[in-house]
Amino acid sequence: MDTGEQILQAALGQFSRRGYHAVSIRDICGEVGIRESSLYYHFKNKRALLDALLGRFAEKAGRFTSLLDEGMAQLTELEDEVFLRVGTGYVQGYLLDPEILAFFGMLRIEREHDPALAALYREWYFDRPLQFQTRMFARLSQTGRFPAGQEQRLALLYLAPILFLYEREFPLDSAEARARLLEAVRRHLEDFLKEHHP
Amino acid sequence: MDTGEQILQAALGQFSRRGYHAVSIRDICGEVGIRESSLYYHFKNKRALLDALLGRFAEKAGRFTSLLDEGMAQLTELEDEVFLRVGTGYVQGYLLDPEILAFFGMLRIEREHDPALAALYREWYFDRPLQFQTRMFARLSQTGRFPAGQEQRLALLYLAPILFLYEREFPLDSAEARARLLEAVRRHLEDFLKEHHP
Amino acid sequence: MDTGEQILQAALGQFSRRGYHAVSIRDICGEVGIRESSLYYHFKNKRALLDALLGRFAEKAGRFTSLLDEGMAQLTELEDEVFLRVGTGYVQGYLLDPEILAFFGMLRIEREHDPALAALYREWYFDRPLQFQTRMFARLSQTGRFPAGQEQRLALLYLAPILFLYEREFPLDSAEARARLLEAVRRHLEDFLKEHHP
Amino acid sequence: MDTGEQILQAALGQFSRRGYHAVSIRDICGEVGIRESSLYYHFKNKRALLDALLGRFAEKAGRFTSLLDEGMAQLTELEDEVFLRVGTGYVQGYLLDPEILAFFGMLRIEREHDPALAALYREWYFDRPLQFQTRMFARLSQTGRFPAGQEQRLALLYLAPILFLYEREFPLDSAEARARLLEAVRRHLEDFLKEHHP
DNA sequence: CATGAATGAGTGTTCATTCAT
DNA sequence: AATGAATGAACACTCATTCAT
Repeated sequence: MDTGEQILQAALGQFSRRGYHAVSIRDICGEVGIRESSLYYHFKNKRALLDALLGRFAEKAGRFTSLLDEGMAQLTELEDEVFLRVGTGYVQGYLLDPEILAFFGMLRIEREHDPALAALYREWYFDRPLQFQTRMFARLSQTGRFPAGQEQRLALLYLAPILFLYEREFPLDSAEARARLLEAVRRHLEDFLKEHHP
Repeated sequence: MDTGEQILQAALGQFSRRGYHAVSIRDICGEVGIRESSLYYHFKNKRALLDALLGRFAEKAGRFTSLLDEGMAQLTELEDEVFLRVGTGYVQGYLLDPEILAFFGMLRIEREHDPALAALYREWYFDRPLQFQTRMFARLSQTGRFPAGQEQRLALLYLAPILFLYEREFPLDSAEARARLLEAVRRHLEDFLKEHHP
Repeated sequence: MDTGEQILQAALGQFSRRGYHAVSIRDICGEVGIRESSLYYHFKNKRALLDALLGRFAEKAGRFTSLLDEGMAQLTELEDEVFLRVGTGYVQGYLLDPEILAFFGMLRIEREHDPALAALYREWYFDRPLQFQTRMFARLSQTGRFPAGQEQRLALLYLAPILFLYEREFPLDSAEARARLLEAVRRHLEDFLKEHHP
Repeated sequence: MDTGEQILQAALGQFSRRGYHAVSIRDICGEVGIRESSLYYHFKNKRALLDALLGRFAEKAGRFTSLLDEGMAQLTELEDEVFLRVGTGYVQGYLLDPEILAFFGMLRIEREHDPALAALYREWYFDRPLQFQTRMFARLSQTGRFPAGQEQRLALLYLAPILFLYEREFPLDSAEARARLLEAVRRHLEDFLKEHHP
């Protein structure tokens, strides 16, 4: 891994744990094992580090959601088993993905300082997932598994508890917290299915 | 208003917007209109400012919740009208209260740096409201308005969307954002009632 | 004891232990139990505290030495017993007197900053004792106990080891150190007598 | 001379004149001609300056004393001429060496604040020289030049007056003071020899 | 590619002092 | 006599950044 990449990894790790402002160039360089002045060969300034990371985030999150979209397109019938797998997959493969977790951790802090980051956070944390779930339930209403005309409402009732349970366990740095979260999410999904049996 | 109080107000405002670490003593004193050295006449150090604010928060939040408890004790029958008023009251009188809003803003940022603050945030933002709503639905199941044995689930489905809508509108500094939030919350509450008509 | 006196006592204690510069007005007032601003009713500024203490010191040291002079005037014959008692009395009653110890402790530090204090230190720590001992040995040479014409030399050989042993035990805050010092001084005095038996 | 060395020299000079605590980073940087922040490139913090100086002191003092030991080992007979040269050499080459003078000046002030420095001062100012002189007189008693069995006493009578005269002339910044000191020391040494002619 | 060396701006904090009350 | 409130200057130290090598 070349130095630039090492720097980015270190920066992401530290930004996500302690926030952009609380992390110093010294901290990052200390982890990488280079001098502070050397960092400026790879990045124009501290802000450029953040920007590079934000670019990666958008790309990674985009990849994940288009993957979801493709998956949804192939669905024709939904068994409950699949429904559960999709829901926990969202948590395990996205919300708990170390890099995504780090990105949101960073954004959650930094959105206070920067409207652009606030917009980014809202888009990828609230709006896009909500839109996806809405489309999802629209699709599922065609199979008869969920009632039609209530897609937005269903998406909210589906998603909000997941994020509630997710945020409540912050910071998710212990395996116990993660297990607790997954268990609570699974229960929520099962209850959700029970409430909406056709 | 005496200087100590002015300092606390300024500190709360800035901490909530940018976080404890990102705010300097200079920033606070600049807003109050005193020199930095003068602040140290009123508070031992920067941390003492935070502690004083945390004390206030716990007190204020405690007052609000015990008020809610008293209110609940007096309920005998629940008309939908009252249910709506209680829900929007929680948002308007608590979540949107400028001081509470500021406190949670501050905690939301600082919990990343301080486990004690993380615990405080979880307690007052997630756990206590959830417990209260659980008790509420237990009480309402006695009146027959809501099914028995599902209090926890009901509380989650009731509360999570409210916080989802609330956080999505951050920072709530414009009247439009607040109106948008209240409208969305009201819609959620009405839907909630419809779904659970006895 | 009135407040002014309390302040002086506290100041002397702290100056002697930690030096004038290292002691803050806060420290002194904290010990006395008054506010910093109150101190300025009693003393013009911090330096005035030092000056007041220096005045006392000169007075006290002067009293002690004129006492010694009177004592010497009454001596007609010197038994070794008396010689020993005078020597240990100089250490116990003067060098180890808590106030004198404090004064010299303070002067030893502060003389670096202030030529006047350097002069004061030299006068009372080196020159006056040396002069006194010189007069003493001049007197004793009349009794035949010590040889004539060597008063200065005798005074130096008598005094220097005492101060050597004294300073070597700094800081003299434990009873053990004081006992160790007195024992070493007594041995020096006995040897001194033996070397100069007539 | 590189910047780090310049900083150390300036620090030693100022510490010795005014004591570690009374000297600010600003003072040192002002003398060197760099900004305060630059100092931190060379030294971790203010204490690190002191530690570096203490290390040098121990090394230099150690070098000097082992030199003395070697010199003593080669002595077979002692002529008075040599005795005088050794004594004045101790004053001129050690006590008056600018760096040693500065080190002791610093230690003399700071030992009040720091037990570790107090121990260092006692060791190199009192104990080691006393031990060396004791060994010296033990060696000389074999040549018959000094009586046996009184080495400790002789060392004290030899050394204490030197230190007495030395300290009395503080601060030794004028050539006159140094000359006065050397003259007084020479007189002491000559008297010492006279008193102990075999 | 990397570093040694430097810097200006800023950090929280302590200090002796003033002055109206 | 004493204090509440304030202040300018100083303190040790950190920061992101620059630039010649």
